[in-house]
Amino acid sequence: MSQEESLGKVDVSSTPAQRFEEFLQLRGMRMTEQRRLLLDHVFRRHEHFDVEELLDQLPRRNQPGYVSRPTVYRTLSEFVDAGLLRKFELDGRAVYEHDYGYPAHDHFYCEKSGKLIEFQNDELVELIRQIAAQHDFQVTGHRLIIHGISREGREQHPRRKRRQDMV
Amino acid sequence: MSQEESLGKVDVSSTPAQRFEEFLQLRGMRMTEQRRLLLDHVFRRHEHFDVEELLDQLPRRNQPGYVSRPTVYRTLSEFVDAGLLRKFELDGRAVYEHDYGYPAHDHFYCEKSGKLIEFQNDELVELIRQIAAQHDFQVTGHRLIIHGISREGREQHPRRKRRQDMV
DNA sequence: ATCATTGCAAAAGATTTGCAAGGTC
DNA sequence: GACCTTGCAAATCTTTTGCAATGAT
Repeated sequence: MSQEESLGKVDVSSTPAQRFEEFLQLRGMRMTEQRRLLLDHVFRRHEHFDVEELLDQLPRRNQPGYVSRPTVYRTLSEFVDAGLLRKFELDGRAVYEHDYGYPAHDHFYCEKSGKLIEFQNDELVELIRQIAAQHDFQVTGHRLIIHGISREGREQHPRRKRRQDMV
Repeated sequence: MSQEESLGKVDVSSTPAQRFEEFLQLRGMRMTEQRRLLLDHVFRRHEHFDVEELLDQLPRRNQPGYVSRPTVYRTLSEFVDAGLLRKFELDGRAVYEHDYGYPAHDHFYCEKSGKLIEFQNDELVELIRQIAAQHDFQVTGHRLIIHGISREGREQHPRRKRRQDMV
């Protein structure tokens, strides 16, 4: 894990919207209603989501506030490039989570409930740094998902559709 | 990481073929030429592969030893269920690696060369166990990929096509 | 006015499925 | 012979792209 990743992401001086404005400015891109709408929606609550979930929560075609699927994909991609969101994969689809202004963390993935549960552990971060150093590997980031069953999951929950398990 | 995962996977008494036979037997499934062929091919060398790479290495249609794409997918899935292979995701596609008879490990992913590099670290395994215990989480496995640039990668390599980076 | 952005339709990439023909026990 | 498997074609799912119309600066 790099310095960039472990530090300087929590104490930010600007909002996601402000940071995205700068990002657009710098690249000669424009602030549009769709980008504003997605920005608002995505940073309204702190939770993981995939594109399907996001689209389900947004207005349908021909409704005010509608954003097309391609634009959602394009905009999420921009948010990732702008450092606002992180993207990773779970069960064959992309999952997004807040990055900007949010502390680095890892996840448990409950195979019963299908939920992602965050945790932070400094020892882990340090150990990963050490292991990489031992192997002369320059780290830009890492992704750890611990699979299993959460306490909550032990109380039986259905889980969302998925392809074959990957661990 | 469970006991099952960290122990008892290395010192095995039977070959992948034997284990797969048992698996088939138990489920009333049959040993076919295609399954035998894939078994041989996949366990011939220890390396990571995706379906495309595997298909590239196998005989083409109308050649002896040809296995169709659907059968390759179906059979790899069986190998995973039989505990012979592990499956995970990288850049939007499934990657397979040996599981049966092979020690648990984690990976560096070099973003320059596109290569997966294995490493083993007992401290890491133990720490993950501890963290899970602290959170009352029953672990069945984990997946850690450390992204960055390997020493080798620093000497400039092209890398395979991919979707947007996920870390 | 210029040039970025959007939505639509279609394409692309990965994986899965229905089904008739063929193979295994 | 019973029924599991295969290959083909087609479907599915997720994501991306070409392009004409629209919108932002």
